[in-house]
Amino acid sequence: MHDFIRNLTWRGMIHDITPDLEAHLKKGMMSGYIGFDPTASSLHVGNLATIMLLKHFQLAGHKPIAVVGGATGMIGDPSFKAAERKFLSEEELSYNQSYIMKQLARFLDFSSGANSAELLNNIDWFQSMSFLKFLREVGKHVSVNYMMAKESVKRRLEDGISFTEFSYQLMQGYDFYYLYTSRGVRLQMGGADQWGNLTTGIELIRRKASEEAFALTTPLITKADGSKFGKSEQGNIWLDPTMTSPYEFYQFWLNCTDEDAIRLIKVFTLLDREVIEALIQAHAREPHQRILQKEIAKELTIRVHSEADYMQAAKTSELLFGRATPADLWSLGEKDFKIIFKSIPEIEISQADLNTMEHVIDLVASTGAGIMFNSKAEVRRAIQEGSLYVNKEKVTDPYQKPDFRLLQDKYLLVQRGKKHHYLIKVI
RNA sequence: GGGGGGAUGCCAGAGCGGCCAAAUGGGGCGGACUGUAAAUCCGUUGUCGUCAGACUUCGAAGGUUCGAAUCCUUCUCUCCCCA
Repeated sequence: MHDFIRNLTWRGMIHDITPDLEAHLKKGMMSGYIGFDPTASSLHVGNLATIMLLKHFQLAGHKPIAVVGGATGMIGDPSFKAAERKFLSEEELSYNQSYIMKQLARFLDFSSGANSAELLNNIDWFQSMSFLKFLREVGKHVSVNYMMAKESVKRRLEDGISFTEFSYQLMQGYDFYYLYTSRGVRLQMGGADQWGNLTTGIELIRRKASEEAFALTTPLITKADGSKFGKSEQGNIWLDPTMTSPYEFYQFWLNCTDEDAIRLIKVFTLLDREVIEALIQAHAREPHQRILQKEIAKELTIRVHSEADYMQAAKTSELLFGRATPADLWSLGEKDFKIIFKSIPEIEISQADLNTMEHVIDLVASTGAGIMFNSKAEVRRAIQEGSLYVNKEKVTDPYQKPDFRLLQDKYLLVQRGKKHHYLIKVI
């Protein structure tokens, strides 16, 4: 059983914390929760950082509760948002909820006895609450002045905020209060942007129950160059394998800069301090081995996806980026081939269509549209730049006939530069 | 209510009758160097075209002109100042 606060401090995962939390944690098992609004049908790597808070919390012997915001998701959190957001439809929300709950369930231990994790949905306690009851039970206890003083809504008070979004902090505050009264939860955690919402809950508990509650936030993860973390060219890195393939996911971590990797390994892996420090040293000795990146990529791919997905992603990376030659590509057995290329994008084309293609450029422009190329001109450029490969052989003439030999009698491996690949399947 | 700006490519921002598919910076992409890092450097960045060139872009619609992102009219949206 580790010391929760000390552990997080070392990992650089504490942004802000209410003063007496540490002392309270020492008294014995606490329950703590984090809320996740179902704004998308999958969590992304940014959410993973807060999930890690729950994970460490549980490993330290405390009881973690993940709350899906079925109700709060209907309102929309205005914290640090520049503008009012559009509502998600109820169908979307319930669709999203079910997926997010499934994902959250992967990360925590639900059968560890007293500190088993719990998964709740705040729609369960908000659904039956009437507007009048809410005003009398919740609204009465928090002054508008207090709510407006929050840094998180300051900008919106100037630019405009609807009553609905402004009420968000009361809902989140009530969640905390509800969890306190129904199961003794005294700690709420979250990202740094949530501080304002967390303290509203603490305030509500203090006023209504005259009890002390606590908050802890984790810093927003950014990249060393200041750009947003968790995005690739394609967009967000999601935890859902159908939205971000395990291979892309693996590659995302593998491509972290050294500077980022040193911070990320502490936040995203569960390795002990001694192990991590040793890895950092080893990495400093031979940075080209990218020990840290590999370790992060491995541990996370396994945790978020599976051991098999990790093996596959590593193998695929090896083949696509290693010193693999065209010959290696040809020598792959069908089974290996399928495993290795499982998670790179695949486009189908009929044999008949392929036969009508006069030039490679047409083939690549039509199949790669929206995947790697936006126009024929872009393909032409790629060929001029010498960055287009088919089956690992460089394409030099845009107008050569696309009569390539097919891999496994049905595939063509198209490559743009070093990092971008897709497969054309002839059917 | 009165007065004055502005709307340009992914973003920022020049251009203010022809030399403008539109400077410059950022971003993106590719390459070199490496380690599938970082930094740096080089190339590229509307579409179509086997590269000659053609076509569509500068808030929207009209107009002036041999010729408009650039001038005029109307409209839409924005920002600032005074009240």
